[in-house]
Amino acid sequence: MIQITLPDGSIKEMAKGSTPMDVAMSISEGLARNVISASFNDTTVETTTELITDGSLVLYTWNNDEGKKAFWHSTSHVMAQAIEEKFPNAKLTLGPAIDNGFYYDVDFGDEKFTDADFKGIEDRVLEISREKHEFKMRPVSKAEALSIYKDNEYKTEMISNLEDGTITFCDHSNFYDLCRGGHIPNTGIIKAMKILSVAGAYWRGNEKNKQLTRVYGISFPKQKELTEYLHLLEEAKKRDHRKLGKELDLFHFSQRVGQGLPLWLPKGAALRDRLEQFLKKAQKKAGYEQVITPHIGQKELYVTSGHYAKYGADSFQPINTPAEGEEFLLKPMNCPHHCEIFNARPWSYKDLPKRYAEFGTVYRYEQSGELHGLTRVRGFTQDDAHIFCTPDQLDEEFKKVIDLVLYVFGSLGFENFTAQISLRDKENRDKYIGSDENWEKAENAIINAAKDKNLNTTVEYGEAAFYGPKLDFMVKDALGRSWQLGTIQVDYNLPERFDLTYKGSDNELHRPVMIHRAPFGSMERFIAILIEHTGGNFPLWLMPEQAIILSLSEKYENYAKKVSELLENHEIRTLVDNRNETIGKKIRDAEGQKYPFMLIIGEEEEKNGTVSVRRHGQDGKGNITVSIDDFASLVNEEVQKTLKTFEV
RNA sequence: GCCGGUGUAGCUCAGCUGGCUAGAGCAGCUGAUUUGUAAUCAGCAGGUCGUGGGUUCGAGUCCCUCCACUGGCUCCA
Repeated sequence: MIQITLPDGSIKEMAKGSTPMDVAMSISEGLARNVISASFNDTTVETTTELITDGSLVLYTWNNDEGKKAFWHSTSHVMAQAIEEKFPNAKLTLGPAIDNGFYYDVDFGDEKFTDADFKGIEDRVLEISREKHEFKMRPVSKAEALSIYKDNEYKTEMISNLEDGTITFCDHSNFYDLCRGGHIPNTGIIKAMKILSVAGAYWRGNEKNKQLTRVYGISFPKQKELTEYLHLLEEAKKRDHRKLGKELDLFHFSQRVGQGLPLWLPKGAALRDRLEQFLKKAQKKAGYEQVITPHIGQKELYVTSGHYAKYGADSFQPINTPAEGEEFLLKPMNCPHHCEIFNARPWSYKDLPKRYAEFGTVYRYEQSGELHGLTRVRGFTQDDAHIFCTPDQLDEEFKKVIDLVLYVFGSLGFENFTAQISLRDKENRDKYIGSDENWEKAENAIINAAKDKNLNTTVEYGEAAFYGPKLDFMVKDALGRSWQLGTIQVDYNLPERFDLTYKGSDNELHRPVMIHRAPFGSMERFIAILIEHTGGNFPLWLMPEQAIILSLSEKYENYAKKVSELLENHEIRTLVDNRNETIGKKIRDAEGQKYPFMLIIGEEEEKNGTVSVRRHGQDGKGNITVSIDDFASLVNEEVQKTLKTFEV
């Protein structure tokens, strides 16, 4: 007998010579149903005939990531088979599992694959699945692999990059595919499958290569799980900031104004203004000074900074000026302007660090296909600041900025974020400016600070800015797409390009280091993600309107106004609904607008000087009737509880 | 920019394979009602069917151009 560790951590005794399937079948039914793949002696067992001779069997279940990946990757093989049957001339390329499902990139040649083809492929995938074909790995020599795929330039390219002797195919049914493995035992457990979308995707992710058709799909061991997943997607769409932005009257896009140029409506502007005041207050405490710079700058400014050479004339938006010989551009970033502010007078090391902050509106000509609600726009406002400090001060300053970002995120309820350390591309170093020595210093400053602050970090190569590495605070939207919000960047380059200096204690001129930082990132994107996270139920302190006063009939109009005035005196933001409507209707409308408190007033309240308090999202059962002063303290206490002040 | 999809009233949508003056609910306006915790009733008004072209006796519906939005790819200072 041998002992085997099961996915739930328990130990199972099995006879020598059992197969992974034997184990799966012999354990509790609930667990067995979840077993979708097995790994034995560190390699995935592709068949059920592999014999167990010691206890190192690992069963993958639907509940672990590797299990899901195997499941989805296997489904992509079956889908490829179905596609190949229907489109014999299509060339298969790659079909990996992703976080939620899988895709397969296919070159359909002259043929088109569209929504209309989904159903047929889905049905065929399930048909094949029901036939319970085993997934079997088979080693193939390089020469043989090349000859099998002689008409498929994509597979040929992949095979050419592989060592002879390491190449394997995966077979199931009469289908085979170049594959390194990671499969479920057989197709039979794929019980539900749906093609989600098709998209164009460049071969090897390079714009210059041919564009393939990427078919996205998802699959599950049970039909019910697919239904639930699709339901979850529907629910997520309800939190889409574009939908809520419309419903809550926060912002608007007008074709006449232009693509990617948001218009902030009164309520959205009020929300945004509160966020700005919130950050300004913290920044004042942290020693920042507000500056203001113009929206345009001479072309020369961006030539000096290096941005012009890097991004090219097309990504700048020119300004037509009447005078000859002048060339102005809309500013796509604030750093050059801030450098010139630093340059306005000479500095001593005793003056540093200087921290210049500005809510600076910038314009970037993003590709039309890139625009996306408020998260990717052509005109947006950065909560920008640039810190000019001595090299000695860098580490300390960087950590202080992290504290500020954490304060901002904490105050707004962003807990699930990752701090992405964005470094240079390992291979392609031409994309960057500056010396290796300075890059290394900058990268170390970021890595150490992130470590020191115990951040949940990931490292991404190739994600650095062209002038320096970054620490990016990534947050997911309702559909799980990752967006960069806060960012902190170390820069040795711009100080050199703008010839920034300060006088050191040695009476010599020295070069300051620059930190670019924006805790929100941009007001537009931050608010977009905030809307999706809160579903429009913003923290009480941030709400454009905190309470709506609902009068029972027009008879109580004067009392409603009085309540509103008294609450405004307590700095509580209110509005009055005095329409000739029933109270039920008013409550329903107020719920839709997500006001945190509804204050219902009628004859009784007017007589006693009270309000009947109904909270958003709750039925009327727990309502309390309190004096106006008591309600004011209730609100202010909650505001204080949720909004901590920034401590330096 | 590229590959798919979508575009009908302020909003959400219906309008089948081309065939009467393009419909509904909500919102709006007018009147009645003066309301006690998630939609009071009645009436009225509102649309060059994204744009420009084409096919046809006839186009919201079919074809093409452009525009915008959207799912991805690429890009993201």
